[in-house]
Amino acid sequence: MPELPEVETVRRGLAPAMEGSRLAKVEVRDRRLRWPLAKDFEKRLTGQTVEGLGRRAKYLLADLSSGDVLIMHLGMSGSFRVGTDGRDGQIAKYHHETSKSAKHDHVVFHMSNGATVTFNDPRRFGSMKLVARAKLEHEPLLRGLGPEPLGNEFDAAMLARACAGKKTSLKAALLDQRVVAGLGNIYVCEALYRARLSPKRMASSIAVRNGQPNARAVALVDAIKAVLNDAIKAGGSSLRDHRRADGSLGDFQHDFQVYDREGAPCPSCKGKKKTTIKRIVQTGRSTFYCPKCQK
DNA sequence: CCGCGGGCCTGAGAGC
DNA sequence: TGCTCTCAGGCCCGCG
Repeated sequence: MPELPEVETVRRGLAPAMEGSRLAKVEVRDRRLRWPLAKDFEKRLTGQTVEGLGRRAKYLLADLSSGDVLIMHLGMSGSFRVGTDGRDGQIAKYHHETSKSAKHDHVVFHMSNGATVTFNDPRRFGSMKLVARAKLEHEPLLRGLGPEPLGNEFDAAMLARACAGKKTSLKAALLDQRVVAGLGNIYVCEALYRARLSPKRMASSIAVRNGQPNARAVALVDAIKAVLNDAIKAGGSSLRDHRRADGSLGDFQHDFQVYDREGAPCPSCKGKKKTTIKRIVQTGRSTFYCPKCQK
């Protein structure tokens, strides 16, 4: 599921259930996530208050009263669900879905406010890791990440600088979390379409010239911010796995202009000869784009 | 250091 | 209906 808008949607859904509440009980049903959960995982979490639930790129970061930070990643198929201990609560509403997926419920947080927060991940590419807050800046998972695309510091000059000298396509550069952190295949395709830039263009072609970012870099940054904000407003994109914390679907997949639309007419090509969306493979990933609009 | 391809997993959907 | 094959939103690692 999860790129930045989906993770942010999950964060907003989980925050009311977790922030300010204690982890009364931590239940691990399967330790085999991306990396096996540490042996002291439950012990280190139990009794701690979640002081805040944040996000960095595609990672959720729960700040704990112990001074630890719980780092969580949804991988490809991870989701969280908020329910209520002892009663059906919101789960009953989505009973047919929850009963089907229950076998991949790997971790359950029982909060002191009565909420349960359940991590489900069929493919187990997701991960959880506890690190001391004081050591967070040295954490390998986070250390190499580029700027937050929705932050003020992420602008055309910064993107242009990061792309300068890159010996790869613009598509691959935007998927590189060191260049900008949080984009995945969907939003890279959609942002390039909005910016009318070809995914095949060399990344370095949006670089700084004479100390100024070129117009392409400006358009691309605008497009990235806009598509991410639109997607967050829609609760993310649900193709297969993404669910909001209350079990409901995101809506942004209905607003895709190019992603997963191979053969469909390009939404901006006007006139009798509508170009169709093309699918190509770049560095092993599908790219969807309009060869006429995107140069 | 960089860029690329393989691998990790399960499930959904297509084709036969 | 069921089998087999391909593909999927991510990221780490080893290779050249």
